[in-house]
Amino acid sequence: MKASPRRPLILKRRKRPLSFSGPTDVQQDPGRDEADGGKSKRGSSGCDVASGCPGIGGMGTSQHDPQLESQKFPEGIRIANHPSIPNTQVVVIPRNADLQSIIKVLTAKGKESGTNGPKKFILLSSNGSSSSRYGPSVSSKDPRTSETGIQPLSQGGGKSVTCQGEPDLRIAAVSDQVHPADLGLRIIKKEEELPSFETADTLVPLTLTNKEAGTGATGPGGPPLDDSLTNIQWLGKMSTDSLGACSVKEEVEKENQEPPAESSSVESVHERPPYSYMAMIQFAINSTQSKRMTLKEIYTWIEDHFPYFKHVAKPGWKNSIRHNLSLHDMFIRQTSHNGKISHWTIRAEANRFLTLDQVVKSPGYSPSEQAHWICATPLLLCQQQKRTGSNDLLKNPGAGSTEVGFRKMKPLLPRTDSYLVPIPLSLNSPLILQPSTHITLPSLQVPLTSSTYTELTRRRKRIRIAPKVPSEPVTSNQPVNLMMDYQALPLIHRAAPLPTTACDSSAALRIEEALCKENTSRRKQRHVPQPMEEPVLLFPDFPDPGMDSGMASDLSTFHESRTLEQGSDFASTSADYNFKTPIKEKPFRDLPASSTPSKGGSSPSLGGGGEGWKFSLTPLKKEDSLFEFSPVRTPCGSFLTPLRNNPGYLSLSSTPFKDFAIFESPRELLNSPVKELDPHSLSPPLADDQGERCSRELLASSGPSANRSLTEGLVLDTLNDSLSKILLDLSFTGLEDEDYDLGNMSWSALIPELR
DNA sequence: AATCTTGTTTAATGGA
DNA sequence: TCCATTAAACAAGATT
Ligand SMILES: [Mg+2]
Repeated sequence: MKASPRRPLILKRRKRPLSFSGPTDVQQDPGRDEADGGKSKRGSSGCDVASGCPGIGGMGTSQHDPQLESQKFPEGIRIANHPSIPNTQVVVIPRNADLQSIIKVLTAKGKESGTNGPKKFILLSSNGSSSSRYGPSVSSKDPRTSETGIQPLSQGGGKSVTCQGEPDLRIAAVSDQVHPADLGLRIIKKEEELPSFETADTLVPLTLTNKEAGTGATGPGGPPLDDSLTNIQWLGKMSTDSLGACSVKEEVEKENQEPPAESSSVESVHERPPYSYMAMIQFAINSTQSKRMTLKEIYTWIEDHFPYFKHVAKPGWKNSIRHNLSLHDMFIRQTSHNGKISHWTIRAEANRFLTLDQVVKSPGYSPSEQAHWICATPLLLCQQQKRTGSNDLLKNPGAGSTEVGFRKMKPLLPRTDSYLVPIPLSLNSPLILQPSTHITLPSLQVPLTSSTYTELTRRRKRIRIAPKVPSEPVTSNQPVNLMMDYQALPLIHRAAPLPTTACDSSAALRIEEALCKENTSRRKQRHVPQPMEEPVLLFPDFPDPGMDSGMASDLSTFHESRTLEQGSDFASTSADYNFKTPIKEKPFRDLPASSTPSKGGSSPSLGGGGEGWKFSLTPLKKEDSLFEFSPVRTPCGSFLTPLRNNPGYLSLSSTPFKDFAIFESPRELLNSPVKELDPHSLSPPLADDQGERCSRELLASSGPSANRSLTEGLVLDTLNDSLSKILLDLSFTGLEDEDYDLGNMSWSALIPELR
């Protein structure tokens, strides 16, 4: 199954038949890996993880002992009933425990328990340090290392805690849907790897190793699963690499703006930058403080930073820019009150704050160079590799290298694949984790073959993940909310710019929105939510709601909010561009001037000359992914970002859905102190060895004071025999950080049930 | 009024 | 089939 590079990789878990009973490791059948195996080459060495991880093996003990089930797990394992989800238990596992064994036991437990017994287990790693690395961190300044060693509960300062607040546990199901980019290499693998546990006994041997680099060959021996979720390690890895990233960006951005060209751009004038229009537009917009730009400014920014467009490209590129602006709903046009000026902005939920700096380190686009910059962003790189299947970074795919310049480039853009959407579990939430899990397999019993799986995925339809919750979705006391990551739920966020908004009008958001008028002037802009490129959660079962429309209608409600006028003003500035207007016809051999290519008379000259601009340069490699960021991050970004005046940003980031009733958490997020929390600063630089990194990562969203954090966990659903990764957003309302030492706090302290 | 500029759409193309 | 790119038709406000 190769996914098209452009599409977001969705990590899905596939069920695999258990092949072996042997505990041992690794290898799964070769065949299965086809799914993805191809892409990953096996790292021979194994992974960091494996090695890195210390202890996993340790446990052993409990293995299938039925007894374990109850709280019998050895060392430090604690089990508690989930506060609000029926038949679900929260299992806190020591970092070094043998996850496999635990899973095995739990699986057995789940199966044996009757209908009422626990069927689903949320596995959390007990403390560990977590480190996060910022993903693409980027700039030289980079911090990739930064990590927060945040404890699960946020770093409070260390004090003793008493926990009084009630914990609000939210689970974000990142699971499948995680974008590779987000997670970084490792995660990618996870994708498919989830084994299904058919029977307790037969657990699939997990591999502990994950190879990061290895993508590749899936040798027979190679364990495709390396990273299977079962490996607790992943918890760490997943971490925030992604999350942190956001924050980083900000800084960068600023830099960007002013100093136009020089840095990156320069390089090759003749080579077309490897970025897609969408990416360049984002770079441009994000380079400004205000995060908005007029069309003209965008043009000039691009020309300044990528001389290619100024000197080489044919004028049609401008048409393409416009096309992209209109087409992608991530770009929103705001019209000034007077209606005369239109500024393009990036939808808050979708904005990853990408900037050119982040990507480009070294000058020059030459392939080799690319390698460079790729290097700069390790995570991305990795991702890419994976996608490609192997190390082809450098090599150009056989395909046309020639014309390359243009066509070959892969989109670097970030896709917003996933967003965290809070879903209140508490109430009668129906399928909680389902989305993440690939649920709905027709027959639970039957293991899907890979092919089958594929099929399913293919057909998935988009549906609304969570039931719409009426307005009062979350009760205050409701501790748990689920945040799902849906990559693809187009529907959901379709309409609304800021989902959050929709939900409950948080004042802040509203305001922001109010300020801007979406489009007033020039022409029709479809208010209707369009397909978004962003998130989507695919679900197998639902009928496709007629696409957008359905959704749209739902959402429509909120619409208005957006249309407010913004007081804009600004300098759009320089009016003096000289830029070329499309001269309709310029017989000259010069480049056609009109930005709108027109067939007829306009640019006749092109004829022979057409080629003029078509040089083929060196083929670009596929770079694709350089930009992808994790979904998770997004939120972060928002928080971190100094939102100047964007209240909207938070938007929770990411939640695309407008109509989700659930917005509680987002909102909270919003409310949460946006601090300038700089991950770097906050987090103590850990050594960050990846192997170690553990799961908990948190969004730094809350500054020091925050009493919330994101932690990764696993959800073991014995009904489906599925294992999903999830992100837990833990918030302890009522706790003031200052008062507690969250870091030291144990889960049990916060969650009584865990004990 | 002719031209530009900015926007929106639709379609074709080609890579993956 | 999906998606980015390109081309192009059109529309409407802005300029000349
Ligand atoms: Mg748009």
